[in-house]
Amino acid sequence: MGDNFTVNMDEFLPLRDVVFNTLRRAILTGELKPGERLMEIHLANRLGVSRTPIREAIRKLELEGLVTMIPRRGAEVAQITEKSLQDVLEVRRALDALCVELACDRITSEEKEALKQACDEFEKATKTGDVTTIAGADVALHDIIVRATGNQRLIQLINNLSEQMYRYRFEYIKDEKGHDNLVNEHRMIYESILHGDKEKAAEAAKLHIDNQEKSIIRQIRMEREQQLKKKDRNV
Amino acid sequence: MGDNFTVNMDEFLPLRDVVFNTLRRAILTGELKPGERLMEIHLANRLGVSRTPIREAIRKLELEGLVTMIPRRGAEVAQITEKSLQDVLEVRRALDALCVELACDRITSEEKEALKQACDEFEKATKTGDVTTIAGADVALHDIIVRATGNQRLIQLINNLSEQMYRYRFEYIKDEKGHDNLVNEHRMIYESILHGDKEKAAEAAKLHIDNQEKSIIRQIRMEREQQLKKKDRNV
DNA sequence: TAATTGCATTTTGTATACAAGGATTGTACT
DNA sequence: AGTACAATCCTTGTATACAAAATGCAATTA
Repeated sequence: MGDNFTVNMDEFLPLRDVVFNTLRRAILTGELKPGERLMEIHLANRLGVSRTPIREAIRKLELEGLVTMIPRRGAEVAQITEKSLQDVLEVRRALDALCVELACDRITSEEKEALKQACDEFEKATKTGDVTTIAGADVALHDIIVRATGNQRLIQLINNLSEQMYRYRFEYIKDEKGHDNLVNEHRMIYESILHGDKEKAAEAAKLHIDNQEKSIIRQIRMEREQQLKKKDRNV
Repeated sequence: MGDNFTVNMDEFLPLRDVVFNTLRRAILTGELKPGERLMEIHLANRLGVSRTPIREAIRKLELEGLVTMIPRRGAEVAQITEKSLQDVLEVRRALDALCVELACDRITSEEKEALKQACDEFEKATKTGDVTTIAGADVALHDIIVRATGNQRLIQLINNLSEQMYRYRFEYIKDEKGHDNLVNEHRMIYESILHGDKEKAAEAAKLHIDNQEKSIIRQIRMEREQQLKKKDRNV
Protein backbone atom coordinates (compact mmCIF):
# COMPACT_ATOMS: atom_id res chain seq x y z
CA MET A 1 0.00 0.00 0.00
CA GLY A 2 1.22 3.44 -0.83
CA ASP A 3 3.10 2.12 -3.81
CA ASN A 4 0.24 2.89 -6.14
CA PHE A 5 1.52 6.42 -6.47
CA THR A 6 4.92 7.39 -7.67
CA VAL A 7 5.46 10.80 -6.17
CA ASN A 8 7.82 13.39 -7.42
CA MET A 9 10.44 13.85 -4.70
CA ASP A 10 10.21 17.55 -5.35
CA GLU A 11 6.78 17.46 -3.81
CA PHE A 12 8.39 16.76 -0.45
CA LEU A 13 10.55 19.84 -0.59
CA PRO A 14 9.43 22.66 1.69
CA LEU A 15 7.71 25.41 -0.24
CA ARG A 16 10.60 27.76 0.46
CA ASP A 17 12.89 25.47 -1.52
CA VAL A 18 10.42 25.12 -4.35
CA VAL A 19 10.14 28.90 -4.48
CA PHE A 20 13.91 29.27 -4.19
CA ASN A 21 14.51 26.97 -7.13
CA THR A 22 11.76 28.58 -9.16
CA LEU A 23 13.01 32.11 -8.62
CA ARG A 24 16.62 31.14 -9.19
CA ARG A 25 15.75 29.48 -12.45
CA ALA A 26 13.74 32.52 -13.50
CA ILE A 27 16.65 34.81 -12.77
CA LEU A 28 19.26 32.64 -14.45
CA THR A 29 17.21 32.16 -17.59
CA GLY A 30 16.57 35.88 -17.78
CA GLU A 31 12.84 35.55 -17.25
CA LEU A 32 13.34 37.93 -14.35
CA LYS A 33 15.56 40.71 -15.60
CA PRO A 34 18.28 42.57 -13.71
CA GLY A 35 16.86 45.48 -11.78
CA GLU A 36 13.36 44.00 -11.73
CA ARG A 37 11.67 44.29 -8.37
CA LEU A 38 10.63 41.16 -6.51
CA MET A 39 7.45 42.08 -4.67
CA GLU A 40 6.36 39.57 -2.13
CA ILE A 41 2.59 39.65 -2.45
CA HIS A 42 2.88 39.65 -6.20
CA LEU A 43 5.17 36.61 -6.22
CA ALA A 44 3.05 34.91 -3.57
CA ASN A 45 -0.07 35.26 -5.70
CA ARG A 46 1.74 34.19 -8.82
CA LEU A 47 3.13 31.05 -7.20
CA GLY A 48 0.06 30.34 -5.12
CA VAL A 49 1.76 30.43 -1.72
CA SER A 50 1.91 32.88 1.16
CA ARG A 51 4.57 35.50 1.72
CA THR A 52 6.50 33.45 4.26
CA PRO A 53 8.14 30.95 1.89
CA ILE A 54 8.74 33.76 -0.59
CA ARG A 55 10.64 35.75 1.99
CA GLU A 56 12.74 32.78 3.07
CA ALA A 57 13.62 32.02 -0.52
CA ILE A 58 14.65 35.63 -1.06
CA ARG A 59 16.97 35.46 1.95
CA LYS A 60 18.85 32.63 0.28
CA LEU A 61 18.94 34.33 -3.10
CA GLU A 62 20.28 37.37 -1.31
CA LEU A 63 23.23 35.44 0.13
CA GLU A 64 23.84 33.81 -3.23
CA GLY A 65 24.19 37.22 -4.78
CA LEU A 66 21.35 36.81 -7.23
CA VAL A 67 19.16 39.47 -5.64
CA THR A 68 20.00 42.75 -3.97
CA MET A 69 18.16 44.01 -0.91
CA ILE A 70 17.25 47.67 -0.76
CA PRO A 71 16.35 48.74 2.76
CA ARG A 72 12.64 49.29 3.25
CA ARG A 73 12.11 48.76 -0.44
CA GLY A 74 12.55 45.04 -0.87
CA ALA A 75 14.46 42.81 -3.22
CA GLU A 76 15.40 43.25 -6.83
CA VAL A 77 17.25 41.06 -9.29
CA ALA A 78 20.96 41.81 -9.03
CA GLN A 79 22.50 43.83 -11.79
CA ILE A 80 25.32 42.18 -13.67
CA THR A 81 28.04 44.61 -14.52
CA GLU A 82 31.12 43.94 -16.58
CA LYS A 83 33.17 44.42 -13.44
CA SER A 84 31.19 41.92 -11.38
CA LEU A 85 31.52 39.35 -14.12
CA GLN A 86 35.23 39.87 -14.43
CA ASP A 87 35.46 39.43 -10.67
CA VAL A 88 33.63 36.14 -10.89
CA LEU A 89 35.73 34.92 -13.78
CA GLU A 90 38.95 35.88 -12.04
CA VAL A 91 38.01 33.64 -9.15
CA ARG A 92 36.78 30.89 -11.40
CA ARG A 93 40.04 30.82 -13.29
CA ALA A 94 41.85 30.02 -10.05
CA LEU A 95 39.29 27.50 -8.86
CA ASP A 96 38.97 25.72 -12.17
CA ALA A 97 42.74 25.36 -12.26
CA LEU A 98 42.65 23.93 -8.74
CA CYS A 99 39.89 21.63 -9.86
CA VAL A 100 41.76 19.99 -12.68
CA GLU A 101 44.93 19.75 -10.60
CA LEU A 102 43.09 17.91 -7.87
CA ALA A 103 41.33 15.81 -10.46
CA CYS A 104 44.74 14.74 -11.81
CA ASP A 105 45.58 13.27 -8.43
CA ARG A 106 42.26 11.84 -7.42
CA ILE A 107 40.30 10.76 -10.46
CA THR A 108 39.32 7.10 -10.46
CA SER A 109 39.46 4.87 -13.47
CA GLU A 110 35.66 4.80 -13.66
CA GLU A 111 35.63 8.57 -13.70
CA LYS A 112 38.29 8.60 -16.40
CA GLU A 113 36.06 6.43 -18.50
CA ALA A 114 33.05 8.66 -17.81
CA LEU A 115 35.12 11.70 -18.72
CA LYS A 116 36.13 10.18 -22.02
CA GLN A 117 32.52 9.43 -22.83
CA ALA A 118 31.47 12.93 -21.83
CA CYS A 119 34.06 14.33 -24.22
CA ASP A 120 32.73 12.23 -27.04
CA GLU A 121 29.17 13.14 -26.13
CA PHE A 122 30.07 16.79 -26.24
CA GLU A 123 31.61 16.50 -29.67
CA LYS A 124 28.54 14.68 -30.86
CA ALA A 125 26.33 17.37 -29.33
CA THR A 126 28.14 20.13 -31.20
CA LYS A 127 27.33 18.35 -34.41
CA THR A 128 23.61 18.43 -33.69
CA GLY A 129 23.85 22.20 -33.44
CA ASP A 130 21.11 22.21 -30.79
CA VAL A 131 22.08 24.71 -28.15
CA THR A 132 20.27 23.00 -25.29
CA THR A 133 21.90 19.68 -26.06
CA ILE A 134 25.34 21.27 -26.23
CA ALA A 135 24.85 23.14 -23.00
CA GLY A 136 23.72 19.94 -21.29
CA ALA A 137 26.75 18.00 -22.54
CA ASP A 138 29.02 20.81 -21.42
CA VAL A 139 27.59 20.82 -17.91
CA ALA A 140 27.84 17.04 -17.71
CA LEU A 141 31.50 17.08 -18.68
CA HIS A 142 32.49 19.78 -16.24
CA ASP A 143 30.47 18.09 -13.54
CA ILE A 144 32.54 14.95 -13.80
CA ILE A 145 35.78 16.86 -13.37
CA VAL A 146 34.50 18.94 -10.48
CA ARG A 147 33.18 15.88 -8.70
CA ALA A 148 36.42 14.01 -9.21
CA THR A 149 38.10 16.45 -6.81
CA GLY A 150 36.10 14.98 -3.96
CA ASN A 151 36.10 18.42 -2.36
CA GLN A 152 32.56 19.27 -1.35
CA ARG A 153 33.26 22.90 -0.67
CA LEU A 154 34.96 23.34 -4.03
CA ILE A 155 32.07 21.67 -5.79
CA GLN A 156 29.61 24.01 -4.12
CA LEU A 157 31.64 27.14 -4.86
CA ILE A 158 32.23 26.33 -8.51
CA ASN A 159 28.58 25.56 -9.04
CA ASN A 160 27.61 28.86 -7.49
CA LEU A 161 30.10 30.82 -9.56
CA SER A 162 29.07 29.06 -12.76
CA GLU A 163 25.51 30.03 -12.03
CA GLN A 164 26.32 33.70 -12.27
CA MET A 165 27.11 33.22 -15.93
CA TYR A 166 24.26 30.96 -16.93
CA ARG A 167 22.33 33.84 -18.41
CA TYR A 168 25.08 34.11 -21.00
CA ARG A 169 25.63 30.43 -21.53
CA PHE A 170 23.32 30.02 -24.46
CA GLU A 171 24.57 33.01 -26.35
CA TYR A 172 28.10 31.95 -25.60
CA ILE A 173 27.56 28.52 -27.07
CA LYS A 174 25.74 29.91 -30.06
CA ASP A 175 28.48 32.48 -30.45
CA GLU A 176 31.31 30.02 -30.91
CA LYS A 177 31.80 29.54 -34.60
CA GLY A 178 32.10 25.88 -35.37
CA HIS A 179 32.58 24.83 -31.75
CA ASP A 180 35.88 23.33 -32.76
CA ASN A 181 37.71 25.39 -30.19
CA LEU A 182 35.46 24.13 -27.42
CA VAL A 183 35.91 20.52 -28.42
CA ASN A 184 39.66 20.96 -28.59
CA GLU A 185 39.82 22.67 -25.21
CA HIS A 186 37.86 19.87 -23.66
CA ARG A 187 40.08 17.26 -25.28
CA MET A 188 43.14 19.05 -24.01
CA ILE A 189 41.81 19.07 -20.45
CA TYR A 190 40.79 15.44 -20.72
CA GLU A 191 44.18 14.31 -22.05
CA SER A 192 46.05 16.23 -19.34
CA ILE A 193 43.97 14.74 -16.55
CA LEU A 194 44.31 11.29 -18.10
CA HIS A 195 48.09 11.56 -17.94
CA GLY A 196 48.08 13.29 -14.60
CA ASP A 197 49.85 16.31 -16.03
CA LYS A 198 48.77 18.99 -13.58
CA GLU A 199 50.51 21.93 -15.17
CA LYS A 200 49.15 21.27 -18.61
CA ALA A 201 45.68 20.65 -17.18
CA ALA A 202 45.73 23.92 -15.27
CA GLU A 203 46.85 25.83 -18.34
CA ALA A 204 44.14 24.25 -20.43
CA ALA A 205 41.49 25.05 -17.84
CA LYS A 206 42.61 28.66 -17.64
CA LEU A 207 42.58 28.99 -21.40
CA HIS A 208 39.08 27.57 -21.43
CA ILE A 209 37.91 30.24 -19.00
CA ASP A 210 39.75 32.99 -20.85
CA ASN A 211 37.93 32.16 -24.04
CA GLN A 212 34.60 32.13 -22.27
CA GLU A 213 35.44 35.47 -20.73
CA LYS A 214 36.17 37.05 -24.08
CA SER A 215 32.92 35.82 -25.51
CA ILE A 216 30.80 36.87 -22.57
CA ILE A 217 32.35 40.30 -22.20
CA ARG A 218 31.75 40.91 -25.89
CA GLN A 219 28.11 40.04 -25.37
CA ILE A 220 27.70 42.32 -22.40
CA ARG A 221 29.15 45.22 -24.33
CA MET A 222 26.82 44.53 -27.23
CA GLU A 223 23.83 44.39 -24.90
CA ARG A 224 24.78 47.66 -23.29
CA GLU A 225 25.21 49.36 -26.62
CA GLN A 226 21.78 48.21 -27.69
CA GLN A 227 20.26 49.52 -24.50
CA LEU A 228 21.93 52.87 -24.98
CA LYS A 229 20.62 53.07 -28.54
CA LYS A 230 17.14 52.25 -27.38
CA LYS A 231 17.32 55.06 -24.84
CA ASP A 232 18.53 57.50 -27.49
CA ARG A 233 15.67 56.60 -29.72
CA ASN A 234 13.15 57.18 -26.95
CA VAL A 235 14.63 60.57 -26.06
CA MET B 1 19.23 70.39 9.32
CA GLY B 2 19.37 66.68 10.05
CA ASP B 3 23.02 66.89 11.00
CA ASN B 4 22.29 67.35 14.64
CA PHE B 5 21.97 63.63 15.15
CA THR B 6 24.54 61.00 14.46
CA VAL B 7 22.73 57.69 14.48
CA ASN B 8 24.15 54.24 14.86
CA MET B 9 23.48 52.55 11.57
CA ASP B 10 23.22 49.22 13.33
CA GLU B 11 20.00 50.30 14.91
CA PHE B 12 18.42 50.44 11.48
CA LEU B 13 19.32 46.87 10.60
CA PRO B 14 16.29 44.62 10.17
CA LEU B 15 15.88 42.19 13.04
CA ARG B 16 16.71 39.28 10.75
CA ASP B 17 20.18 40.74 10.21
CA VAL B 18 20.69 41.40 13.90
CA VAL B 19 19.69 37.80 14.60
CA PHE B 20 21.85 36.55 11.74
CA ASN B 21 24.93 38.34 13.09
CA THR B 22 24.19 37.23 16.63
CA LEU B 23 23.77 33.59 15.75
CA ARG B 24 26.77 33.57 13.44
CA ARG B 25 28.94 35.07 16.13
CA ALA B 26 27.64 32.52 18.64
CA ILE B 27 28.47 29.66 16.30
CA LEU B 28 31.91 30.95 15.38
CA THR B 29 32.93 31.60 18.97
CA GLY B 30 31.75 28.15 19.95
CA GLU B 31 28.98 29.43 22.21
CA LEU B 32 26.68 27.31 20.10
CA LYS B 33 28.35 23.97 19.68
CA PRO B 34 28.38 21.69 16.62
CA GLY B 35 25.35 19.43 16.62
CA GLU B 36 23.36 21.70 18.90
CA ARG B 37 19.78 22.18 17.80
CA LEU B 38 18.53 25.64 16.93
CA MET B 39 14.90 25.69 18.02
CA GLU B 40 12.97 28.64 16.75
CA ILE B 41 10.72 29.43 19.71
CA HIS B 42 13.58 28.96 22.09
CA LEU B 43 15.83 31.36 20.17
CA ALA B 44 12.96 33.79 19.68
CA ASN B 45 12.35 33.99 23.42
CA ARG B 46 16.03 34.28 24.16
CA LEU B 47 16.53 37.13 21.70
CA GLY B 48 13.21 38.78 22.38
CA VAL B 49 11.87 38.61 18.84
CA SER B 50 9.31 36.49 17.01
CA ARG B 51 10.03 33.38 15.01
CA THR B 52 9.96 35.15 11.65
CA PRO B 53 13.32 36.95 11.84
CA ILE B 54 14.84 33.84 13.43
CA ARG B 55 13.75 31.73 10.50
CA GLU B 56 15.06 34.19 7.95
CA ALA B 57 18.40 34.34 9.71
CA ILE B 58 18.60 30.55 9.72
CA ARG B 59 17.99 30.48 5.97
CA LYS B 60 21.09 32.59 5.49
CA LEU B 61 23.16 30.56 7.92
CA GLU B 62 22.05 27.50 6.03
CA LEU B 63 23.41 28.82 2.74
CA GLU B 64 26.61 29.90 4.46
CA GLY B 65 27.12 26.35 5.64
CA LEU B 66 27.11 27.17 9.33
CA VAL B 67 23.91 25.27 10.06
CA THR B 68 22.47 22.08 8.63
CA MET B 69 18.79 21.62 7.97
CA ILE B 70 17.18 18.33 8.89
CA PRO B 71 13.76 17.88 7.29
CA ARG B 72 10.89 18.29 9.74
CA ARG B 73 13.38 18.57 12.55
CA GLY B 74 14.83 22.03 12.00
CA ALA B 75 18.31 23.46 12.07
CA GLU B 76 21.40 22.42 13.95
CA VAL B 77 24.89 23.83 14.13
CA ALA B 78 26.97 22.26 11.36
CA GLN B 79 29.47 19.65 12.40
CA ILE B 80 33.06 20.39 11.53
CA THR B 81 34.90 17.32 10.42
CA GLU B 82 38.54 17.03 9.58
CA LYS B 83 37.53 16.39 6.00
CA SER B 84 35.35 19.48 5.74
CA LEU B 85 38.14 21.61 7.14
CA GLN B 86 40.68 20.20 4.75
CA ASP B 87 38.25 20.97 1.94
CA VAL B 88 37.98 24.56 3.07
CA LEU B 89 41.72 24.92 3.43
CA GLU B 90 42.37 23.41 0.05
CA VAL B 91 40.22 26.09 -1.53
CA ARG B 92 41.67 28.82 0.63
CA ARG B 93 45.18 27.91 -0.40
CA ALA B 94 44.25 28.59 -4.01
CA LEU B 95 42.30 31.75 -3.27
CA ASP B 96 44.90 33.22 -0.94
CA ALA B 97 47.52 32.64 -3.61
CA LEU B 98 45.28 34.40 -6.12
CA CYS B 99 44.81 37.18 -3.61
CA VAL B 100 48.47 38.03 -3.18
CA GLU B 101 49.10 37.70 -6.89
CA LEU B 102 46.37 40.21 -7.67
CA ALA B 103 47.59 42.40 -4.83
CA CYS B 104 51.04 42.46 -6.44
CA ASP B 105 49.53 44.03 -9.54
CA ARG B 106 46.95 46.31 -8.01
CA ILE B 107 48.11 47.50 -4.63
CA THR B 108 48.33 51.29 -4.31
CA SER B 109 51.12 53.10 -2.55
CA GLU B 110 48.77 54.05 0.30
CA GLU B 111 47.88 50.40 0.73
CA LYS B 112 51.55 49.47 0.69
CA GLU B 113 52.12 51.89 3.52
CA ALA B 114 49.13 50.53 5.42
CA LEU B 115 50.40 46.99 4.88
CA LYS B 116 53.79 47.90 6.28
CA GLN B 117 52.17 49.40 9.34
CA ALA B 118 49.93 46.36 9.78
CA CYS B 119 53.02 44.13 9.70
CA ASP B 120 54.67 46.21 12.40
CA GLU B 121 51.46 46.27 14.42
CA PHE B 122 51.26 42.51 14.23
CA GLU B 123 54.79 42.07 15.44
CA LYS B 124 54.06 44.46 18.29
CA ALA B 125 50.89 42.53 19.09
CA THR B 126 52.74 39.23 19.37
CA LYS B 127 54.94 40.81 21.99
CA THR B 128 51.96 41.70 24.17
CA GLY B 129 51.04 38.03 24.21
CA ASP B 130 47.34 38.94 24.34
CA VAL B 131 45.50 36.54 22.08
CA THR B 132 42.65 38.93 21.21
CA THR B 133 45.07 41.67 20.23
CA ILE B 134 47.08 39.29 18.06
CA ALA B 135 43.99 37.93 16.38
CA GLY B 136 42.81 41.47 15.68
CA ALA B 137 46.14 42.49 14.17
CA ASP B 138 46.15 39.36 12.05
CA VAL B 139 42.70 40.05 10.66
CA ALA B 140 43.62 43.68 9.95
CA LEU B 141 46.69 42.65 8.01
CA HIS B 142 44.95 40.07 5.89
CA ASP B 143 42.10 42.46 5.30
CA ILE B 144 44.40 44.97 3.66
CA ILE B 145 45.75 42.38 1.26
CA VAL B 146 42.35 41.00 0.39
CA ARG B 147 40.93 44.45 -0.21
CA ALA B 148 43.90 45.42 -2.37
CA THR B 149 42.70 42.92 -4.97
CA GLY B 150 39.69 45.11 -5.67
CA ASN B 151 37.73 41.94 -6.43
CA GLN B 152 34.47 42.10 -4.50
CA ARG B 153 33.59 38.48 -5.10
CA LEU B 154 37.00 37.30 -3.96
CA ILE B 155 36.75 39.43 -0.82
CA GLN B 156 33.40 37.92 0.01
CA LEU B 157 34.53 34.34 -0.61
CA ILE B 158 37.71 34.60 1.42
CA ASN B 159 35.86 36.16 4.32
CA ASN B 160 33.34 33.37 4.27
CA LEU B 161 35.99 30.66 4.13
CA SER B 162 38.02 32.28 6.91
CA GLU B 163 34.93 32.25 9.04
CA GLN B 164 34.78 28.50 8.99
CA MET B 165 38.03 28.40 10.93
CA TYR B 166 37.41 31.17 13.41
CA ARG B 167 36.53 28.70 16.13
CA TYR B 168 40.11 27.50 15.97
CA ARG B 169 41.73 30.85 15.54
CA PHE B 170 42.41 31.51 19.19
CA GLU B 171 43.87 28.13 19.91
CA TYR B 172 45.90 28.38 16.78
CA ILE B 173 47.41 31.68 17.82
CA LYS B 174 48.05 30.45 21.33
CA ASP B 175 49.52 27.28 19.92
CA GLU B 176 52.29 28.94 17.93
CA LYS B 177 55.37 28.91 20.03
CA GLY B 178 56.98 32.32 19.97
CA HIS B 179 54.92 33.58 17.07
CA ASP B 180 58.18 34.13 15.24
CA ASN B 181 57.05 31.97 12.39
CA LEU B 182 53.89 33.98 11.96
CA VAL B 183 55.76 37.27 11.95
CA ASN B 184 58.24 35.93 9.41
CA GLU B 185 55.50 34.59 7.16
CA HIS B 186 53.78 37.95 7.19
CA ARG B 187 57.02 39.75 6.43
CA MET B 188 57.69 37.42 3.57
CA ILE B 189 54.27 38.08 2.06
CA TYR B 190 54.65 41.81 2.60
CA GLU B 191 58.08 41.96 0.97
CA SER B 192 56.94 39.94 -2.02
CA ILE B 193 53.93 42.16 -2.63
CA LEU B 194 56.07 45.25 -2.19
CA HIS B 195 58.40 44.11 -4.95
CA GLY B 196 55.57 42.79 -7.08
CA ASP B 197 57.05 39.28 -7.03
CA LYS B 198 53.94 37.23 -7.68
CA GLU B 199 55.53 33.79 -7.52
CA LYS B 200 57.24 34.40 -4.23
CA ALA B 201 54.10 35.98 -2.81
CA ALA B 202 51.98 33.02 -3.82
CA GLU B 203 54.48 30.59 -2.32
CA ALA B 204 54.55 32.54 0.92
CA ALA B 205 50.77 32.67 1.11
CA LYS B 206 50.49 28.92 0.54
CA LEU B 207 53.09 28.24 3.18
CA HIS B 208 51.14 30.43 5.57
CA ILE B 209 48.01 28.39 5.01
CA ASP B 210 49.88 25.11 5.24
CA ASN B 211 51.17 26.00 8.67
CA GLN B 212 47.72 27.02 9.83
CA GLU B 213 46.39 23.75 8.49
CA LYS B 214 48.86 21.70 10.45
CA SER B 215 48.05 23.50 13.66
CA ILE B 216 44.31 23.32 13.24
CA ILE B 217 44.26 19.68 12.21
CA ARG B 218 46.35 18.84 15.26
CA GLN B 219 43.79 20.57 17.42
CA ILE B 220 40.85 18.80 15.88
CA ARG B 221 42.51 15.44 16.45
CA MET B 222 43.18 16.33 20.06
CA GLU B 223 39.61 17.44 20.57
CA ARG B 224 38.29 14.24 19.08
CA GLU B 225 40.54 12.11 21.23
CA GLN B 226 39.34 13.88 24.33
CA GLN B 227 35.75 13.33 23.31
CA LEU B 228 36.39 9.64 22.76
CA LYS B 229 38.02 9.35 26.18
CA LYS B 230 35.05 11.09 27.78
CA LYS B 231 32.71 8.62 26.13
CA ASP B 232 34.82 5.67 27.30
CA ARG B 233 34.73 6.92 30.84
CA ASN B 234 30.97 7.25 30.76
CA VAL B 235 30.49 3.76 29.33
C1' DT C 1 3.41 77.92 -12.53
C1' DA C 2 6.17 75.73 -9.25
C1' DA C 3 6.81 73.99 -4.80
C1' DT C 4 5.45 72.12 -0.57
C1' DT C 5 2.54 69.72 2.43
C1' DG C 6 -0.57 66.21 3.55
C1' DC C 7 -3.08 62.11 2.52
C1' DA C 8 -3.66 57.61 0.50
C1' DT C 9 -1.68 53.56 -1.25
C1' DT C 10 1.77 50.27 -1.49
C1' DT C 11 5.12 47.40 0.50
C1' DT C 12 8.06 45.77 3.74
C1' DG C 13 8.98 44.17 8.65
C1' DT C 14 7.27 41.66 12.48
C1' DA C 15 4.14 38.95 15.18
C1' DT C 16 0.87 35.47 15.82
C1' DA C 17 -2.33 31.85 14.68
C1' DC C 18 -3.19 27.40 12.74
C1' DA C 19 -2.15 22.83 10.81
C1' DA C 20 0.54 18.71 10.23
C1' DG C 21 4.14 15.59 11.21
C1' DG C 22 7.39 13.22 14.58
C1' DA C 23 8.92 11.95 18.86
C1' DT C 24 8.22 10.59 23.39
C1' DT C 25 5.89 8.83 27.14
C1' DG C 26 2.56 6.17 29.31
C1' DT C 27 -0.48 2.38 29.44
C1' DA C 28 -2.32 -1.96 28.40
C1' DC C 29 -1.79 -6.45 26.97
C1' DT C 30 0.87 -10.54 26.28
C1' DA D 1 8.90 -7.64 32.30
C1' DG D 2 8.83 -6.43 27.66
C1' DT D 3 6.60 -4.92 23.59
C1' DA D 4 3.23 -2.61 20.97
C1' DC D 5 0.02 0.87 20.43
C1' DA D 6 -2.07 5.20 21.37
C1' DA D 7 -2.34 9.81 23.00
C1' DT D 8 -0.16 13.98 23.90
C1' DC D 9 3.21 17.31 23.31
C1' DC D 10 6.68 19.62 20.81
C1' DT D 11 8.38 21.57 16.69
C1' DT D 12 8.35 22.92 12.17
C1' DG D 13 5.89 24.65 7.95
C1' DT D 14 2.62 27.86 6.25
C1' DA D 15 -0.74 31.53 6.29
C1' DT D 16 -2.50 35.74 7.79
C1' DA D 17 -2.94 39.91 10.46
C1' DC D 18 -1.11 44.18 12.01
C1' DA D 19 2.22 48.10 12.21
C1' DA D 20 5.46 51.28 10.33
C1' DA D 21 7.82 53.35 6.64
C1' DA D 22 8.15 55.08 2.00
C1' DT D 23 6.45 56.52 -2.27
C1' DG D 24 3.38 58.84 -5.28
C1' DC D 25 -0.25 61.96 -6.14
C1' DA D 26 -3.08 65.73 -5.50
C1' DA D 27 -4.40 69.94 -3.69
C1' DT D 28 -3.35 74.28 -1.99
C1' DT D 29 -0.62 78.25 -1.59
C1' DA D 30 2.94 81.55 -2.72
